[in-house]
Amino acid sequence: MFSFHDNLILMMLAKKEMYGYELMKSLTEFTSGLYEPTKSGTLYPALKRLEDRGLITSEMREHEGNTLKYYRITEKGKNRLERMWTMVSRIEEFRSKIGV
Amino acid sequence: MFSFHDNLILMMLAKKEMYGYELMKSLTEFTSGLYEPTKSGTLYPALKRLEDRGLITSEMREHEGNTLKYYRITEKGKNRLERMWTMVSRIEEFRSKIGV
DNA sequence: ACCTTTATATAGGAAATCTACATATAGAGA
DNA sequence: TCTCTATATGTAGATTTCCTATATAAAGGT
Repeated sequence: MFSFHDNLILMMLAKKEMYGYELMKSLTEFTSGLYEPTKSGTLYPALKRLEDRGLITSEMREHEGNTLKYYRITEKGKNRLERMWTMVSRIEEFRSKIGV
Repeated sequence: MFSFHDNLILMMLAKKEMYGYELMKSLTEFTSGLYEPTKSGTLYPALKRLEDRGLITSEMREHEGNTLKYYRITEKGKNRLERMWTMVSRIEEFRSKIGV
């Protein structure tokens, strides 16, 4: 219904384009203290899926001598992300209503 | 890493105890316009999982002549939900930082 | 030389989800 | 009465996603 992990990836890439490993570190930092670190075996297949569906694009680029695979969010990906923002707002609203 | 659907179930039950069908309607209403309605084939196995893990409890009870299965969130379930609140806060904060 | 970190990725098993079906009761309307 | 819809709770099987472990290679530290 709602792949949270995928949405976090889109969220990170909405801030700036990143290469896989950089993204993995960012996700791990973001969820620290709450969830397990993001593993490569989860991330790379997810990136492939998101690219296949047109939510992100990738491009090989040189950076300080290394050839890295940079990922960027697409317009379609931004639209998808909009749904998460709305969802998150609804959750916050619900929470304040029930007062927990 | 993070079953969003499960967390929504816990959230709903944090407001008040409900029986399965009632919960299904509540979830569908909550996600309306954003995600597909919650189906029974998704919900009931999820409830079973959550109960097996001690995040919710269930009890058969009479209500206007019908025997319904009421679900209630446990303390363990509330703790799990706390993690989602924190996560949601982090997301909101992240969003306002990047200004989208 | 050896170890750790960086960097990307696959294989296989486990878990969750989705689609479809099964069953039963209650109520509304023709 | 018969039929249809809504209520109510589930299971079976296929698909999708996730987790664990492993593979590869380059770079940097000690």
